[in-house]
Amino acid sequence: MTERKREILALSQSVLKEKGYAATSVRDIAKSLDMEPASLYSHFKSKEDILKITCFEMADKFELAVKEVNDIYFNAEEKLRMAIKLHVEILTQNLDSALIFIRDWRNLTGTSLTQFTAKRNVYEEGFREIVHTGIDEGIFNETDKKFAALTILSSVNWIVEWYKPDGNLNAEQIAHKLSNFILSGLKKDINK
Amino acid sequence: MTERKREILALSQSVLKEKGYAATSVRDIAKSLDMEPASLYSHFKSKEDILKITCFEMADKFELAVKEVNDIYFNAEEKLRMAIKLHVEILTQNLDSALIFIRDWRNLTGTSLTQFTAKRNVYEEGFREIVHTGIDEGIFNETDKKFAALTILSSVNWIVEWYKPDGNLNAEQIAHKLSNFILSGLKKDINK
DNA sequence: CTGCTACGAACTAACGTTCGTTAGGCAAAT
DNA sequence: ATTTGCCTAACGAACGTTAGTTCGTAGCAG
Repeated sequence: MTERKREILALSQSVLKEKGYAATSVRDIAKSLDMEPASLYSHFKSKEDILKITCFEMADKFELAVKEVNDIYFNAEEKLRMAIKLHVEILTQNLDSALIFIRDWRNLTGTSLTQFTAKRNVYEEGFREIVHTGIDEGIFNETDKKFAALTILSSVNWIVEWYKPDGNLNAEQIAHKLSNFILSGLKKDINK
Repeated sequence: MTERKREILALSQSVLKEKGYAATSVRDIAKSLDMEPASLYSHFKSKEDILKITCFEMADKFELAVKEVNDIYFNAEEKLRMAIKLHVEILTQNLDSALIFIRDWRNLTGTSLTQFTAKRNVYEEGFREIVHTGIDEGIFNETDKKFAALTILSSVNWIVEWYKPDGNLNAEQIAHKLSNFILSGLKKDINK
């Protein structure tokens, strides 16, 4: 990908995240780039092409991250903490893409959609595996793995809805709080 | 609202939830109702009118539920469990509306959008209040109230993404699991 | 250093389609 | 007699996209 294409992609993403993919027109994107709509087609095959690249680049990042974590030999708590940390880092460092990735992937069509959900399954499975490891090790409560992984991922992904780069929590602090919450819950343990 | 309007609203919602509000045309809705597009305008002022009614009806339900819970004199754990239970019930009993409510409210414009986010704040504040109560009572960990409320709500709302009415978990079971998870976390307490 | 070629990146103009919506009418129900 | 619920027809605007062109510049042969 040329430098210019990357630049246009990034700017397009910052426009797309505002109103969502479906509600944003090619003309909207072009206007905020001070370009003619047609000029975008020198760089991208179609509007969906932009969505596709965005979603797959993010999916690749997440897939890689959770794979890395599972390849390292740690105990489950460390694995989970690291997976959450990496996940939060990817989200916060690519906030525009992340928003599009989370909200708009449903607008993909045909094989793109199929391949995307497949990729998504892979990294969700990665989280399930971490939970599984924890149960095997006897340090996580016996629980519905699928349910737990979904709940963890939802808390993590929801960050994009409220995270502000200039807020008072950085990515690492968010990851730490979130890990504590997920591992120990809200209730004070009166036995400790 | 007339019976017919209610009926058309429900059917519209089941269409809208599939591809999302912005990607669904009035003609799409009409087609699946075996109607002419223009006929919809005998019942609704505009396409956005359908979205508006959907979002506000759901917001009202949630607002009412969390208000009820906070008015009842219970301890914080009971309050939270009840709030989650009511929330899950509303989500699962109105799955189409819930999906639109959660995914598509951003497509509201003008004062509708302003009023909606205000309502949303009210019930999010209701959750923060429950967390606050728990901290005051000394039964919840000292924590970032806003952060905790957001995390709780994200887990609860994410249910709409995977819940299937004919799945093997009913609303009450989901609420129970979710409450346990949120209250006690994933980690086994070796002191108990 | 000059002149030619190739190409990237933008443009103008326009295509056919779909969009949300309105106007006006007609038949059945109240 | 009025209202309800739907129709046909059509409006103007916006949509994604294509075709064809221009302009600047980088690479290279003479």
